[in-house]
Amino acid sequence: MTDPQLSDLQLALMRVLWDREEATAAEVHEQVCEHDRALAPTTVATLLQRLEKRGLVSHSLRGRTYVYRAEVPEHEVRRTMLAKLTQFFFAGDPAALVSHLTGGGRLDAHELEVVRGMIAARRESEDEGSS
Amino acid sequence: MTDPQLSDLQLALMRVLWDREEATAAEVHEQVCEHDRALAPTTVATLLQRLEKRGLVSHSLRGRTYVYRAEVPEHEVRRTMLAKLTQFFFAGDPAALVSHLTGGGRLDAHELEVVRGMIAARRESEDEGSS
DNA sequence: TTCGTAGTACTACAGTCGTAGTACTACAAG
DNA sequence: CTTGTAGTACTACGACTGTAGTACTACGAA
Repeated sequence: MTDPQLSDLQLALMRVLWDREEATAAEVHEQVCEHDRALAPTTVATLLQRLEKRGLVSHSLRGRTYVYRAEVPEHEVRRTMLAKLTQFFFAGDPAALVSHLTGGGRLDAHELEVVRGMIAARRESEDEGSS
Repeated sequence: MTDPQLSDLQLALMRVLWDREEATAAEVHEQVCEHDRALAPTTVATLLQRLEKRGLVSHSLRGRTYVYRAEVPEHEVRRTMLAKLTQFFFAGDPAALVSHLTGGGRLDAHELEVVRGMIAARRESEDEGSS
């Protein structure tokens, strides 16, 4: 319910706030321009205001400067978006997603090992917890 | 380049076409209304026209009825969207995505086994291919 | 040939997005 | 007190989205 569709640009702004915990409009502007595309400072300010209207960010005052912070944690948006994608493309089955990842060369041998390790670790902790 | 942001609704329409290979506007309308939200038939027709203008679907005539088909394969959109999400939330590292999946209980023990099996299979075929 | 009907094209409209200019405000320096 | 300056608020505008009504067209039935 918190995020009915965030655009790329909106996500880029959120990214800055997620990475820095707090940022002024000017700082966000700088980051976004550096990392993504060139935008006027007022553009970024407008976008931040709109995000605030939607409750995704909030601001407090430092002097007369707005300091923004994310109101929605990254992991929540990540989870929601991933769930939606999984639902839509993999019939809600995360394992199918992993299969997609492991197939088609998206994971090289090394990465596969990493994943294998993670699963093994997970299984061990599972055993501990359940026995 | 093919898909600069597909909305939920647009994806829902594409879903129908991907699943059925071909469908009239009326059929798409029926499917979408059944599966998602209620919309006027003309609404769906408009959306299909707009998708066609963007080159995502095309139509041919059967009598005077439009028969639509997807011009962009599902796997391509899936790959693109997944890549973007991976890039944004997992610094472009698919293994991190898998880690996200394996953590947090999104995969139960059984699913983990399935994934493990997939990885094992992948590793075998890798060995065959490389040795 | 005329009319109902199914089906498409055209038009519309409010809401949001990307984009940014301009106006206003308030602190700091002179 | 005046003025520069930094920074926010207001306003605008074209494009796209969701939503759908209305107009037009052509086949089938009478």
